[in-house]
Amino acid sequence: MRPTVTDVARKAGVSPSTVSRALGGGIVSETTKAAVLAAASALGYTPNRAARALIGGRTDNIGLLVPDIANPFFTEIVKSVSAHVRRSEYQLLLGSSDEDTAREREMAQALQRTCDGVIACSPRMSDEEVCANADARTTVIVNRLIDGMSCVTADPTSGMEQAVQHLAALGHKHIAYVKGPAGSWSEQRRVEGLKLAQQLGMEVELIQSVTPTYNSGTLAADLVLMSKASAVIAFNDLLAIGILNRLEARGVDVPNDISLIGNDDIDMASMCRPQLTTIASPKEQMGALAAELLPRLLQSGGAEPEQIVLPATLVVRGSTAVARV
Amino acid sequence: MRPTVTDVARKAGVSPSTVSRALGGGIVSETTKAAVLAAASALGYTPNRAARALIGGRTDNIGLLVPDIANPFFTEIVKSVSAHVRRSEYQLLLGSSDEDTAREREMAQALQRTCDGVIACSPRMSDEEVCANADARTTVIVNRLIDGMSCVTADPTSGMEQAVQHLAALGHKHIAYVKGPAGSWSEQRRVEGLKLAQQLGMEVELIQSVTPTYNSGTLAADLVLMSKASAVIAFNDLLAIGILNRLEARGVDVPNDISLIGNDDIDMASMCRPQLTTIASPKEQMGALAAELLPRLLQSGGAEPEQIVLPATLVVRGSTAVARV
DNA sequence: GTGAAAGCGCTAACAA
DNA sequence: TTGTTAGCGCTTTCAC
Repeated sequence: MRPTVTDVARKAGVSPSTVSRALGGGIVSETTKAAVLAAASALGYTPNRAARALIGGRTDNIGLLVPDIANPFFTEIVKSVSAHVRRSEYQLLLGSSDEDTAREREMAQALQRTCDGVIACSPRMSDEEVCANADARTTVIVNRLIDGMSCVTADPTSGMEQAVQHLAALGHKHIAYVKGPAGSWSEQRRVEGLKLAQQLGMEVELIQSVTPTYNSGTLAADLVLMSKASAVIAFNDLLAIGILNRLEARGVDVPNDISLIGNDDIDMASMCRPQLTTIASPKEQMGALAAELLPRLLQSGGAEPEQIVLPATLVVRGSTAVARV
Repeated sequence: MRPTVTDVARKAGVSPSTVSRALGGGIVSETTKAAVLAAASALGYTPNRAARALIGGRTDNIGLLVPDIANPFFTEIVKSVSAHVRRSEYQLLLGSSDEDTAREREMAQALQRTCDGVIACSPRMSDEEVCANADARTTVIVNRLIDGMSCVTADPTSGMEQAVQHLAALGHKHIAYVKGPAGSWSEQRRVEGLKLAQQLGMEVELIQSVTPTYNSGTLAADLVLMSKASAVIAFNDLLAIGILNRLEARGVDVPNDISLIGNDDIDMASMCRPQLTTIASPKEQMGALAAELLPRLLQSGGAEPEQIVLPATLVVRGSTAVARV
């Protein structure tokens, strides 16, 4: 049986409440505090989280909700959050909704119930749904901006504009964009960034994708070829790599025949050949900031939502080249 | 304030314990049960997990411990476990030890404390340490076999033997093996499988790697070249892809100059060119089985540890070819 | 500065 | 079949 406060109290010759105070930063004399600490560590005492949780607030859990844990973009955020959480008293509850909005809603509520706070990553729900299903005082949104909520995100529009400008500078006149999930905020902001292409007099073609995955990319590649675009931007790197491989399989050379730009800069983007030109999101930093912001938010009782927008930066590698004349 | 059993009881006109029984599968009359259920759903009642946990056993949490969440091999297992857990009453606590044995030990203990059971994936600790830090009655080990504990794993030795045989059939006489983490059970079992190569009269070279990652692979590639081996097997696909890219960068053609075999069959293995010949582990299935086995183990009070060994299968793709004469 | 007592929400004895 | 009672481990009044 695990030792309890009572055990520690007996061993230290004090009452349970004194133990609680000694361990929890209450007002205790130095001598008794030392005695309690000694007794606690002698017994190998660790507080029972359930009992703590029952009393009032804290469960000391934080929830992390992502659309797809197997998507490297989210995996890297999970890794970063997890590394930061580990250094605190919190434990991490993971929820992966598999890109299913209904499931996302359920999981958001479930996590909310069991956790002090939750970090919701790229929620696919609409703004209204997010607001309805997430308490602004206890949740931090990552990779999306919603009024009145704490958010950490990169700026997708600016990233896209950098990509468009890069392609324009290379002489491309006709580009295609392979779209991401409809409910995705980044998706909407990226499409926004495409307006620059129109302003620059480029022709822009929108191509649907089923899911933001490698397989979807291989499908999209054929649509890209049909479009006669000389350059493609994809919603994310996974799609881009799918496109890349299918294009090469059809004998189309990247970047000489078609230029290709991804989004996110996942590890894989620099592991493929040609290496992928991509719009890098500071995933590590987003995870870290979210993990720091959440406790601050909880501390303040959710009083002041903060919004942090980080820059996205185009990383030019081997998949983009001058357009053919 | 969230509704409690008392609220539901009042609304249904019964006592709290009746509510508890009605909701928890106790003996209740049909009529009162219906009344309680109606009251509960009218109030939007959900049980307080902390209170339940406090009473006795269940926290309804299960813990999942992996060495590195960003390693696609583990990510896919996490995804599979997560999908299965979602359908149960359990919630998933994630711990990633970043390949650090001390951290792994701590996290194993922490998860044990907060969870009904834990799934420990490829623990890097020694057998003795695992036994010391994990309760056999509440933990399932994945990707490793330990006496007296519940385990789900693929057979690394047989996989390696298939790879060796494949290379032998292609006429390779001198092969290199790029090693994985020293504490890894799979690593030890894979080295075991290499004995077959010696029996077949092949020369075998062992090459150290720092971590089982892409970067380590690029380092290892140069050592491979130094070794004069005509074929390489790597501890995992990540290493293999690192090796692949570095070899190509040095003007060495895979598979014509050097054949290359990975391990795990992560998604990336079929996204690179040439596609990677690799020893596939049934990751999805391992996660699923572990997620099914754990509740069964807990149910039985940890009475009967089960051990499940799944076959690993060599998937021949484009990175292996006939040895040059 | 410290102890005694109450109670968080729930379930498991024990009565009825 | 149902209600009453007690208690899980902890913190937090309230006395002292």
